[in-house]
Amino acid sequence: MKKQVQHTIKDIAATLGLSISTVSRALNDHPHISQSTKQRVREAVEKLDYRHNALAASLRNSRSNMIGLIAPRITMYFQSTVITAIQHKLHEYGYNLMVCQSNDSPAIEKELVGVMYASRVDGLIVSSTLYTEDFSHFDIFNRANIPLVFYDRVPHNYPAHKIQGDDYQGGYQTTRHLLEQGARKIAYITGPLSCKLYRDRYEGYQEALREFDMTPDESLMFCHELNKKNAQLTCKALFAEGGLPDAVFAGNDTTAVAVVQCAKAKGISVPQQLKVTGYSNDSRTEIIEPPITSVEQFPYEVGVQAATLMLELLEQKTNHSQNHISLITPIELVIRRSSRL
Amino acid sequence: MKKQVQHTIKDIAATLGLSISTVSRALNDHPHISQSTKQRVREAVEKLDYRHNALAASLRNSRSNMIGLIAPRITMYFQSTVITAIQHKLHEYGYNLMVCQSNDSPAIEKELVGVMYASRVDGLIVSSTLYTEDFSHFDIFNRANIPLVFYDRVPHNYPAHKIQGDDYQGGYQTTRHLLEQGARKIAYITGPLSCKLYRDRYEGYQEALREFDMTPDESLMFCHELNKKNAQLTCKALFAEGGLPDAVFAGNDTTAVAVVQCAKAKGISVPQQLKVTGYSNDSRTEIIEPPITSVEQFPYEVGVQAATLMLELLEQKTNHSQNHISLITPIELVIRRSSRL
DNA sequence: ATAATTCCTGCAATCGTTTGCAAAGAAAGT
DNA sequence: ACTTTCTTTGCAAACGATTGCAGGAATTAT
Repeated sequence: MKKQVQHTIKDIAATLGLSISTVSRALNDHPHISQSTKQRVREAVEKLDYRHNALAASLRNSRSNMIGLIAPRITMYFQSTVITAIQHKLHEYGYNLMVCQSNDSPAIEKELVGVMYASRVDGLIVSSTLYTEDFSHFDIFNRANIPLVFYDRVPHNYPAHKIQGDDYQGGYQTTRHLLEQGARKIAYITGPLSCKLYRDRYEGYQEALREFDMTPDESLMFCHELNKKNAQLTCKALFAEGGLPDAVFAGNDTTAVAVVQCAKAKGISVPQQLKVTGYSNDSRTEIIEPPITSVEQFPYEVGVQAATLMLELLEQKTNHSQNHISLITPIELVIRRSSRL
Repeated sequence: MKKQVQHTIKDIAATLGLSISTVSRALNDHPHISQSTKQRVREAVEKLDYRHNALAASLRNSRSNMIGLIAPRITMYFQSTVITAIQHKLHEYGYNLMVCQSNDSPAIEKELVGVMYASRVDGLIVSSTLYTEDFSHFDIFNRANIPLVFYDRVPHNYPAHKIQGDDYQGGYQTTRHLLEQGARKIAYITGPLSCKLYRDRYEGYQEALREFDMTPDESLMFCHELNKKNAQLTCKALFAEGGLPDAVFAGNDTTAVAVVQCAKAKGISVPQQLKVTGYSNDSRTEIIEPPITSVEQFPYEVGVQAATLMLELLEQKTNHSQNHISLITPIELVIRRSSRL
């Protein structure tokens, strides 16, 4: 078992009788190095199978070409699509992306922020947990003047760059649509209101009701993490009581799907007796029977925007903490049979 | 705008009148350092808001605590679940995971391997592209004796540790089930056979046919990347011809869903006239009408296995390239109405 | 009081790059 | 022949941590 040496520029310098500075410059295509030397270096690199050590370079340059990303979970369609877009865009510009999941735990999120900082990422892109209300663990990035961009799950009162879908419009248009279809008893299933996007949506919902001279019915409001299990519990409560609602505004598609299935199981016809809408327009909405009305958020575009903003911030070496950019990306209500008579 | 200094252990040493070595040891809880000194260091860290520089430490230690992962795309349910499992497991043991996507492009994959190596990851976990046949770009990891683990899309003839679902059984059991349900003209839609797992599945399929004294019908075999668009094209071809098949073995759920929808659009009844099976058991299979029979691969368990193996390899500092571990994880055929009369 | 231990702490080298500055040699201008 | 300019290279100091070795102080043994 031969001890495998990791060759360094020092070895290249030695074999060629050059100094390491010359080799370094040759590798970086520095103009002061002659073509012939560059060629010799290239050959030696090939021969010795030399590999650049990014750690050493990053340390010296205080620049890692690495962008960190913290998402609650990558298994969600919206999230993985945004991340893919970000990765593609950043890759174009020579940056690498380091993806981590907070698992919707503020404690893990906090830890990951530390890890990212320790790795000296050049920028950080975040979609926070559902429960993050104190954003002070992000302070280090602001203090060190390292670009920090939030998307989707953005903070409310924290100074940072933000990209979010138009959740107010999402809530408004969806509700308005349900009202126009004749619904008057709308059950509202939302994620935790500690999360700004759910608050925004709720405001849109309220505004639409107001236009119909209505107010939210507290007894029809359900607030919990939007997974299948919770959705089923809510359905149970919802369909057990005497007065059935005539519509359900579900905070995501997983919930909407569960509602539709539960309704079918109970013999409640959708959309005749119950109208249902989801959110995110994931691939399940169009294959279920009936297909579910949902809000398209254009995740790929959100990702491109986030990456573009990050790249701009990386470019301008000035102090970014001055005027924070806050972008609202458009959404589109995709109306399907689950809500249309 | 105050110039923000990044504090180092040097600064801590200076404020406390200690040497940097003492500070370093205190931070690492070295036994030779007195409790009182450790306490003072801890306070200074707090006060100066010192942050560990993982780059510098990694360079010195030649150990980054970072594991690289290259997946074809994280938007696939199976992939994102495996990755999540891996991340959770590694995190338990103090490792971080750096996730990148090859986008099913061998060229990008090759580039990413270089990037991972340059970042001096302590290990690399890979699910290769559909088209990777030459795996020599992974040689550097083997030569440098850095743990390399493949999952799902594993190489055929390349020496490495591998974890894969039991695709042979998946192919066999699914086919056998279709035959037992009376199907005799089975269309077989598979991903590129350059990918080992599709070959394994195909062998299982052949074996099942053999047991029924049948041989594959070349005219019913379709081989292409398994996305929605391709599936629709194949359906067109499949349903246009005179003699309809009585079953479709689809290589993934996206394809199976497309087949079912296409059949419905053509007025072909599933499962009466056409039986359909998918692969991966993603959430769409159980909500479509009729629900689709599919193969559960237990992605979370696959991820745990991959991470566990990686951790073991990291532990033993010996030469791992000797006996390569090759694990086959169990699958389970989940039978639903799409294939059962 | 001297020697042997134990407990802490510091010196200085090291990891693999990058880069400001200096300088050597060649070419060109006067 | 002498200065000036240009091209190409090397020296050495960083970047921020870790660690083997040495040594000073305090404690205990002889």
